[in-house]
Amino acid sequence: MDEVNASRELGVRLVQAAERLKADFAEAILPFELSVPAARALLLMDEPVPMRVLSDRLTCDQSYITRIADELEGRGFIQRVPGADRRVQLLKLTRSGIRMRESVFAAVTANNRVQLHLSRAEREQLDHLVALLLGD
Amino acid sequence: MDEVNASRELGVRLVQAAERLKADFAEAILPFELSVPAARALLLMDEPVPMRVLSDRLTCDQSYITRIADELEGRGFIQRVPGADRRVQLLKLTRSGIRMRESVFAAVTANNRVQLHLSRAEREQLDHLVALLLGD
DNA sequence: TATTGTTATACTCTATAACTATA
DNA sequence: TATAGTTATAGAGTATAACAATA
Repeated sequence: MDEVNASRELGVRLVQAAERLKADFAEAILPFELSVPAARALLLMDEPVPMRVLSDRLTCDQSYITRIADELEGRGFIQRVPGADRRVQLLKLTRSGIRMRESVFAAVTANNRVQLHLSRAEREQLDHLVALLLGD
Repeated sequence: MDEVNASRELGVRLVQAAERLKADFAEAILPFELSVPAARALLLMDEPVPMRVLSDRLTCDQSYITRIADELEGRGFIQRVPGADRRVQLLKLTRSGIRMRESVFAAVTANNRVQLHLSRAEREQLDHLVALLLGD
């Protein structure tokens, strides 16, 4: 019963650590005046990507991608280009989108607690534990 | 540079694991028709507690505690009782609040991934790694 | 009939600002 | 003057439902 409580508290601290990571991310992208989801989306766009695929990668609803795409298009970082299947829109980085993506990437990696606070061995341990937690 | 990427992806998975924990919590309390923050607050109320103290424990603004207290009071789970300092309101569990708190506690511990998926040794490892991540 | 993307709308969690009543 | 709590409001992230176009 004490073990039960310790486990619950560990869960609370794990969530706290994750919130810290998210706060670090938000702070890192502050200079770019992008919303967090838009910055996340940028990082997931290498090749031109169907909006539907992006909603899978972000694990969010398709309708939310419309919103993110509007933001990124409004800032000139992507274009919507029609796909072969004419229902599909591909999101494609513009020149300035490519530069912004690189800036975001540099900012968030420079600021990464996981790398700054953990040794390689510790990261491997953590990776394993996280996999156990996520495993069916 | 590959290590940089691996660290970032590990961070993403860590956040995913935390969201899973949060989703488990939300699912566990579903039968009780409590909001997540109200359920969290319940778990933090043992003795009658000043609203201000509760806002520290939940790390949220005081104004949000008013909202949570309204919900819990509306459901009959707490009473506001005046403190010695007459600016202060203590939140105090009612009989039915005590029972609800026990139900919530039982539901969320029965459902705890950290305990279900990790051995004691693994939990200790995780605790250590989380402390490193949170450390200044 | 099923799927892609869009629109409108709404919900949850949470903060900020302005206020009151005490201290 | 500073603090506890309240109120009203707003903003971020996200989902749902209904819809048009296409498959």
